[in-house]
Amino acid sequence: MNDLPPEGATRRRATIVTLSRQAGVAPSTISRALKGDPRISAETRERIAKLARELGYTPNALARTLSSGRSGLIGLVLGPATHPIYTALLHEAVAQGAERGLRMLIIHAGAGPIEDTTAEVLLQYKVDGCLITSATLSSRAAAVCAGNGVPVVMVNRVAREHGSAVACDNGAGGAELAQLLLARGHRRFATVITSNPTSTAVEREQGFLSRLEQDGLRPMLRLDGQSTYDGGYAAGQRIAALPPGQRPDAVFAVSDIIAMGVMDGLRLGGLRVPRDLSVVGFDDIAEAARPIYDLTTVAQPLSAMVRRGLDLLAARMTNPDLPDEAVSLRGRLVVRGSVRPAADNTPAG
Amino acid sequence: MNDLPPEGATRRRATIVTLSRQAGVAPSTISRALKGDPRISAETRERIAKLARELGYTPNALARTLSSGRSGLIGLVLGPATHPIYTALLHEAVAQGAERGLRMLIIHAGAGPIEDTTAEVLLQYKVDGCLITSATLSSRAAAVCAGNGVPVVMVNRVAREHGSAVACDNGAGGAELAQLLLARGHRRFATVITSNPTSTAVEREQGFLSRLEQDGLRPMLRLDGQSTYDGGYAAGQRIAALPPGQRPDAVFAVSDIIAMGVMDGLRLGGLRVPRDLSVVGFDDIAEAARPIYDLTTVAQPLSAMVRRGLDLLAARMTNPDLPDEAVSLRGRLVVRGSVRPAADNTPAG
DNA sequence: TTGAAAGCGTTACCAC
DNA sequence: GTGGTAACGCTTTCAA
Repeated sequence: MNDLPPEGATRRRATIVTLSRQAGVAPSTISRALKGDPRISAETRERIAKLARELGYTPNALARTLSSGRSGLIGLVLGPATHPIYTALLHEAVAQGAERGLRMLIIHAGAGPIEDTTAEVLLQYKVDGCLITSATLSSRAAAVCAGNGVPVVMVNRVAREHGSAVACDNGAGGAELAQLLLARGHRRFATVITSNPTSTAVEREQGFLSRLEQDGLRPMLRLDGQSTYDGGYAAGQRIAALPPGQRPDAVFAVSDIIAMGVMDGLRLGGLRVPRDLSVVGFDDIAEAARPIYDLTTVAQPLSAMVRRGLDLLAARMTNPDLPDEAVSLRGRLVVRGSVRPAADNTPAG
Repeated sequence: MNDLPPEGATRRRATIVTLSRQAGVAPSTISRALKGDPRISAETRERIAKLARELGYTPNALARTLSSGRSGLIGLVLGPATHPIYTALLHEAVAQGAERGLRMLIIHAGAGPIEDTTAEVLLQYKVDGCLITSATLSSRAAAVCAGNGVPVVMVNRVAREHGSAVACDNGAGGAELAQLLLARGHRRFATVITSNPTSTAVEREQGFLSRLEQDGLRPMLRLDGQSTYDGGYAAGQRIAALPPGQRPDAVFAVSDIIAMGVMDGLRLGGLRVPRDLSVVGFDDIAEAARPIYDLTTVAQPLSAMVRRGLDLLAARMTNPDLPDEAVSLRGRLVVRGSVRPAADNTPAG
């Protein structure tokens, strides 16, 4: 008989039904008024908005999902903590997502492979889309998404099998770095790459090599930096241990984090940068700008990459039939002190 | 008339109802069977599990939340990207949460204050609890949680007004570092603190100071390191610029990231660590172990901290009436090369 | 051991 | 402009 909760009942959160009863209108009207449906008269809208404020009404995003099919959740797959770029991407994604009313649900963070139960989460929580920043481990997540109509965008990676992607023009960046080193008079090159071949690293190296080839040059040394500081450090040490005659005079590391390790390995090996060798990296992570590194690098347009990534995702949430798309954004050469000045090569006068 | 979806219809995800029809049992039976309710006969359970696998059934976590009230979501509030400790905490929380079937919904990441609309997300997505790792900005989120019966745990912070907390014993750690420096013969101390006083930093400094006081000593210098590498770097530069007579011989930075900046500031200012000065930090972030820093520090038991934090949260999800609780975990002194050896002080023989 | 049915809070479709 | 009312997918009494 009595549908209204008794006065003395435990205070529960206000719902749309609570509001509708208090306001004496239908639940549907509340729903419309609250989301600014133009069909509702300005007067009732005001009245309802006021009531909602008074009762401290908060919409239940989960219930909304159930009925509308849209969760406002983006699944985020992050790479390992050892690489600062993923932290930067996370922060960008959270901030930019919030602006669009999208929340980031962390599906995976770390170096290990994605477990099957983890990939399931994508479906269980009905994410509207998935942002993947780490290709090595992503195949599983990407496959799950693709197999279930969840749009996927890879940021900082080329899409391997399915999904859209937005990445920096890694090839062009690598070439620019080669160009710079050549202009500064370098001829003896080492590259520090990563053995588990991400699309990113491969493209950067290729770009670098092909520019060298234009001048008929090729690196004298190729070391594995493993995409970590420690890997770079080991490479730096090995280079420092070479007899001066066999030593390169410029090192290209496929990412800043490797380059930082290289520089420190060289330093602790007794060499000075750029006096003895020039070093360049790729990414322009915040740490690269520290005076102690002052690293010459190519800046990835991280903010723009995330923006375009969310654009692609948003478009595919609205229209799932859009074809996969690959976006390439140009990086920006950032010349700093880790490369010897041109003057070294062409003595004054 | 025809309740069954037409054969040719677009293939939709299997739901409990799909299964129930196919298996010829009630939806409730499916629900029970799938979660291993002992009342269901082993045989039907098997049969249903098999069917679920065949149809690729995935439970809808959101619908479950609606009816059970439990979302399996933990709201995560992260500090700024400039401090690696937050990245480490994120990775711990994601990994350990997954083990318990909890997913991390990022509420906020960064240095700025939490916006009101962001805090609302906690309620909209019906998070089961909230893990806060950054006190400066947390007040808002903590207040929203407390006001709505959502359990909160601060990790790496002392709870200011409401909520439980688990932190490292910062005071004891600070004292241990002072003890070490004194034992190594240091008497002229500088501290590099942070001007926006987090509980963490304050406790560390206090612990350090009180140990010095036991020996009737006090620091000759106190600089602001702002909790960033750059802040530490500036402090290091200032110290390096001092005339040798006014220079401290040991620096205590309230966090590793500051200490790293200090060391680089000193180095680029022409001083050597530990020859000219000893430097100690706090946290034992991964970077502190790099040979180039080889930083003496106190290791926060991050993994244990997150574990206890999730314990506290889990307990309060089950029983919301549990009182707030504060847990303090002892840190571990990690002696490395950034402090001069004892021999310096007591020449051999 | 299983079934039936009432929610959970919201949206969307169809009336009026 | 509004109201009514079925979904959405699951859990959970209460019955049988």
